[in-house]
Amino acid sequence: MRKIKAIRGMNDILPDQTPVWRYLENTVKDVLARYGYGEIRMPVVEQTDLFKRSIGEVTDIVEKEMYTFADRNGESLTLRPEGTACCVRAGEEHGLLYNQTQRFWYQGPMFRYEKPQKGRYRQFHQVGVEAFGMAGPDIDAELILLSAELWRQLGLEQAVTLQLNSLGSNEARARYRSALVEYLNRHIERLDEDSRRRLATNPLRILDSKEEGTRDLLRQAPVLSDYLDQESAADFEQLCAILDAAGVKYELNPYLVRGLDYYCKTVFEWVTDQLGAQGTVCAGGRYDGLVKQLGGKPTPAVGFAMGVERLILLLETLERVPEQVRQSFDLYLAAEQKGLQAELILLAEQLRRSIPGLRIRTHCAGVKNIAAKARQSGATAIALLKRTEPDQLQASLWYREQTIYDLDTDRLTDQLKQIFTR
RNA sequence: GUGGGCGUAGCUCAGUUGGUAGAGCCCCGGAUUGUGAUUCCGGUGGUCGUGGGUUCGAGUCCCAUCGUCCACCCCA
Repeated sequence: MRKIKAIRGMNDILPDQTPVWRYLENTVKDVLARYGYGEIRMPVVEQTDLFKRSIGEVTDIVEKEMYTFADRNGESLTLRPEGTACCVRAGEEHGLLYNQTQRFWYQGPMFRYEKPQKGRYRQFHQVGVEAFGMAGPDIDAELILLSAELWRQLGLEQAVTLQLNSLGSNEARARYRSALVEYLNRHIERLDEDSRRRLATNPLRILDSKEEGTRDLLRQAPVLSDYLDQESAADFEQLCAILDAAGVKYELNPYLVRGLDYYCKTVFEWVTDQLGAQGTVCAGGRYDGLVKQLGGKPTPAVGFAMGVERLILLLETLERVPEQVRQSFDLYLAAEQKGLQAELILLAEQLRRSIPGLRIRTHCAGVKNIAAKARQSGATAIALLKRTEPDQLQASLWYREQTIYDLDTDRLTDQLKQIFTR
């Protein structure tokens, strides 16, 4: 019989990986708490229209990457390909966005039917941070400062750089868009095949093309910043001033655009050169029009999303995961004779009850290399249990450089209390 | 969706011009050792991704298919 395997692009995260995930998640939670953001949890499935109306009908995500299916009532549902639309829907539905400011964050799996490669999977995880009801560049700055603080906490500040741009208001962007299309149409013979296609679907995307000839052509193209409306330009300047004052470095990248339709004004991206083709580790921007577009009152909003898998890849390749993160228990309690299974379990249980929080793994097997196994486990201390007389148990204890032989179980408990209680 | 690399034991891989499947690690069992160490012996485990074809004979050659990785595309 053919074995059932995981769906392509959807990965199991095994016990040797989960500690790193937890480390990242906890660090994120701590930073977000310090900035006063509240966690929100949304369903993984939404009505298909939510994404069609927010992300944009002609984007790749909506056109060919969504997991869309009919439920038993024939309603079209979709596994969320991103979180912002869901977050807006939830906030709006519960009246949280009406005439007030909100700071939310969420975390969880997203789904896109893409061809998997390094840093890109069909089920992947994002942490999203969104701020509603604030129009000024100060909140844009807060989000960027928050993300910079996170890189500091993770030891990644040297590995990522901030790219910054402003798309301008929707009107300004539309004006620039037609100017760009007009220019590129005049030189269409110099465009590569992909960019010609994008000219019709998503012309701004041509700006970050990797093709040499196209990049060359772009050097003479109209520049986005020349088309900025006055407010966007002023806000952008103010944003840069705040970042300067806070000591956060950035690169102005006039070619930086976003793949989703709802972005306007400030956009930013944290990128790394350590991960191959998928170098964007965190990206976001302002989306002032989205709340209204989804049926709410006009509400300014900014947000960003981080790719959890990419951050973990980055932590691993740069070896920035603290040593103690992988240590999953404090005491390795082993028996060097068979037939001590019950005693071992009971002793471990007794120790757990008398030393709160102590993490114990038990192992009962033949003698062979039990010490090596224990060492490999990274446990702080190792205790080996043996039966000396029919009803007499004795343990040897290793802790750091010292060895204590022939402890009865009471004295073993006392020793462990000394070691592990602070 | 388009390219290219790779599929042999749980893992990392070797396997000569086609001639009956190997190593290391892991795991299990044992010997030695007041022992978080070292050394030694033995054992479990593979329809060589799958299906065809060529051949007396295919892990090896050909075709198809699936999977995987990387890049394009897309994006976090």
